Amino acid sequence: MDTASPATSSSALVDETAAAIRARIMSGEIPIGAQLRQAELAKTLGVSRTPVREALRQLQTGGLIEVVPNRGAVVRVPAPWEVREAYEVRAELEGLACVRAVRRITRDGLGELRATNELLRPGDAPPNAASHAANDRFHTLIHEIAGNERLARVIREINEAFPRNVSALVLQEHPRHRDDNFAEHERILAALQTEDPDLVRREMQSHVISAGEQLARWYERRSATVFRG
Amino acid sequence: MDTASPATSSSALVDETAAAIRARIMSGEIPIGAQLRQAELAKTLGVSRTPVREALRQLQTGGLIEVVPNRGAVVRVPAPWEVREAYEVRAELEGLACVRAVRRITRDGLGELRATNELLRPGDAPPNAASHAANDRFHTLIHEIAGNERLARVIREINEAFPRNVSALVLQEHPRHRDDNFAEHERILAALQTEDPDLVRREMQSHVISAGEQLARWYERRSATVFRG
DNA sequence: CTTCCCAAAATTGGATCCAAGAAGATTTGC
DNA sequence: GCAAATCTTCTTGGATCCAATTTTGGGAAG
Repeated sequence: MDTASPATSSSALVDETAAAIRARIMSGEIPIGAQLRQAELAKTLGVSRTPVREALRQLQTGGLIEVVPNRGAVVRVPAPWEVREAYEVRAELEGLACVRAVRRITRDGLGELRATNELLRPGDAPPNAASHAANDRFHTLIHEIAGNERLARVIREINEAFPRNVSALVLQEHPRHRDDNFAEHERILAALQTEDPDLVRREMQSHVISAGEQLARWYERRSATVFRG
Repeated sequence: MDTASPATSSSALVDETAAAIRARIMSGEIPIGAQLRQAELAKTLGVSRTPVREALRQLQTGGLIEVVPNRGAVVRVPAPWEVREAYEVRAELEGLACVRAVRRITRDGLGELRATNELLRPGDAPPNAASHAANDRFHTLIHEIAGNERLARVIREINEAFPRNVSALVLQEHPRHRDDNFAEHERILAALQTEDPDLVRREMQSHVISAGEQLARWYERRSATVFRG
């Protein structure tokens, strides 16, 4: 899609390696706090240590992993307050995206948003990979409509800074969270239709804050249980 | 200052190398659009190509340079619309920082802000390195008062994404810009004293937008003259 | 004179090598 | 028997090596 996009392409192998490692962290295959040994990753991914090292450097810049000088890389263990900080920022940015989207959205765009959220309607089927993708899609659609690449990029970077993101968790934990998520999306859709920028902003902000709060609570529970097995 | 900060320390050499390259780009010693040859950088900085490559990878992730697969790295040439996009995002974030700062600022903090801006008062002396530092300090002080590390980090990343930033330019171009910059800071200080969050937010947002507009215009003029210069 | 093609030089990218540092095990001293 | 020091092993970090791709310069053909 992007012809003149500011996306820096870099080397194919390094990017693939970074994406592979990130995917394994995001999926939980590599757990939070785990050590990332370069030789092991290189062997698993079928490359040498060089691209692995550069990939780790990329992930480190994004904040997903932490590299201590002579002791290697570990998957970062975010503190709940870090999640709340990040999601306060994200809420502000998603709010801005909504304000921009109100001015730019078309009938087709609104329809696509509605269709996407229908995939999240509770009761149909248990959450699966498709619903996670739909949840992501709902937000990225708004970012596309907002038409500010930097804005979309910053939000994506915040989302990718934590080894578990909202889409992967909120839909699985409590069924209640799933219902809330759907309902909040519906409120955003309704607000978009009123074309009231402030209303859309508030709806989106409260949605993001509550999602972030759930993610922060998940980390709190995790840190409480990780010591007793 | 940061003891438990989420700053990933990484390797010393690579970080120093990245900082050195970034400094040379920011200062203009390495011009916009210039090729960055690994061997040359390695020789200049007195290290081997390995840390240079990892440093370039870091800078690439930040968006300051662009790496095309088998053709090396160049200092990115930002389009004016990219600057405007980024500064719309930055304005929103600096606005959020102000809203948070209003609730948290102390008498001492306000005094430090005032003192910092006094260094920018026009008429005293021509802009120098100290005034650039003071301009940066005025904003980072607010970020510190705001007390959200992620917020400060995202703003810093946006600021470092362009090979020329506002502090380095606005103070040097037109004397009028310098006056405006000082006056806008004074308005922000006054707004902070009123403790009206919305007012402070508006003042800061319009300040950042106008600064970004000046930066964008600088890039426009640059792209207009680069072909006949 | 321009354009296309081919070859040589230069540069990047991946792999390997070696040193330096840290963690862990073993041994030694008390 | 316990603690401290040392030695071994493992892992990272930097340097070097080699292959692959790009670029550039020269030459030949149109």
